[in-house]
Amino acid sequence: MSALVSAIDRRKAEKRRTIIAGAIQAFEQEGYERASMDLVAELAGASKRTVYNHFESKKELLWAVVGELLAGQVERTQIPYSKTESLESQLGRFVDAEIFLVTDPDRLSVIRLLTSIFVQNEALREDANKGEHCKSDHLTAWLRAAIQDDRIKTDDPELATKIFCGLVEGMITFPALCGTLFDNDDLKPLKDELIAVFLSRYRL
Amino acid sequence: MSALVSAIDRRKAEKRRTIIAGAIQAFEQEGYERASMDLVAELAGASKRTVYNHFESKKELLWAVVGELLAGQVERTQIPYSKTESLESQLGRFVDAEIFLVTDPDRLSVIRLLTSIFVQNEALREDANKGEHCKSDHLTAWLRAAIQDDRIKTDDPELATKIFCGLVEGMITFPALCGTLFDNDDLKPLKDELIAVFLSRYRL
DNA sequence: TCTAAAGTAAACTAAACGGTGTAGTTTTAT
DNA sequence: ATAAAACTACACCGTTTAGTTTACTTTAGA
Repeated sequence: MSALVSAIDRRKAEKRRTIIAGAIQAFEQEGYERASMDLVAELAGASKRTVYNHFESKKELLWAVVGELLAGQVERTQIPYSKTESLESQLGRFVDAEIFLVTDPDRLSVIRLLTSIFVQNEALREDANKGEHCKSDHLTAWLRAAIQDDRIKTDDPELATKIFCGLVEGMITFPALCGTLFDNDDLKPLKDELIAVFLSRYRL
Repeated sequence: MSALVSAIDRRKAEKRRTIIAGAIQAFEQEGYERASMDLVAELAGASKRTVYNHFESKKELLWAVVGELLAGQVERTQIPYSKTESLESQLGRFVDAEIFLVTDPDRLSVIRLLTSIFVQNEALREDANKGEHCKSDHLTAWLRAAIQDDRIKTDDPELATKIFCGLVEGMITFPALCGTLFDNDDLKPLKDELIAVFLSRYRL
């Protein structure tokens, strides 16, 4: 039998996932530096050797954890421009993508992890800043489409993108990192107001 | 001779300060977890034994460092409302207070250190959230004065405060923490635009 | 000058950690 | 059945680390 995806591959991929899940749990419990690979293995329900067969080093495992979160987020911010739907509701989806991140305890702790690592470790920060900026790129693309459609006015869509992302991160992400968990009801008025602020300047 | 503060006490207090200074430097360079007590001692110009004579453990040294940094940071931004000066220029001073923090390398690394510890340590976060919210309180007071003076309109000054602080933190503080050092020229257009955005909604 | 407190230098301990090697077991494909 | 791939259990290595011990020097006060 030669399936496109063999059972052995599925088994391997599954182990990989459980290792990443264990790593997330370990990192969020102890922080990246303090979490030992023995703990990761234990929480993953795998032997330490298997962890190292999947990931060459602790650092590489960290990147896998980070990638897992970022990959999902890039998909979630791929919001197409619609000529008929209101601007409020379309922009609301960008905000919802961020709200999705900070209203789930697991995802929030991954963000905490990322933040504390990036803020503290210059080398990692430089590595990461070479990567993609997809998230804000999607919003810039959406803005350009809305400008083309004569519903948004600005001669600097990238600056407007920074404004919007700044509003979202400053009002939602950062407070979530520095405080306790929010739920959707806490965030709804903030969401509506920040969109209103943005549109009061950029709506045509 | 029996002075209130003997030379021996002054000597001891001075050593304590140099140890804390060395610890700040070490923690900034390496992060709390990776910084070794040997490095702290070296940067402090003290023997390791002396470090341990002043502080029982690495953790206790960290609390001393955090206390020192917070105490130094207590000087606050209290911007009085002016009836004659333009709203742009008054709000600009709130932004400048933040810009000052992130354009000075020493201050920025202090913020980095505090943020990374704060974001990762739940107990500390809870302690700190019981504290003062002075910074945003000053802005709210300013807004109320401007509302009274019929130059700003909003029925929720605290929400407007969150918007403004969110803009500042999301566009200036957070990017500074996650990227490299900014200078005033980088930040000028961001500053102007974020004030314009704010006023386009709240100016009467 | 004498004494006690404070600091120095360096060797040391005990434990933890990242990562490897190995020998044996389970799972999958032919 | 059999062989290859993946996994496990566990001992092991070299290094690093927080914290200690000891023996010695400097400093300040009477």
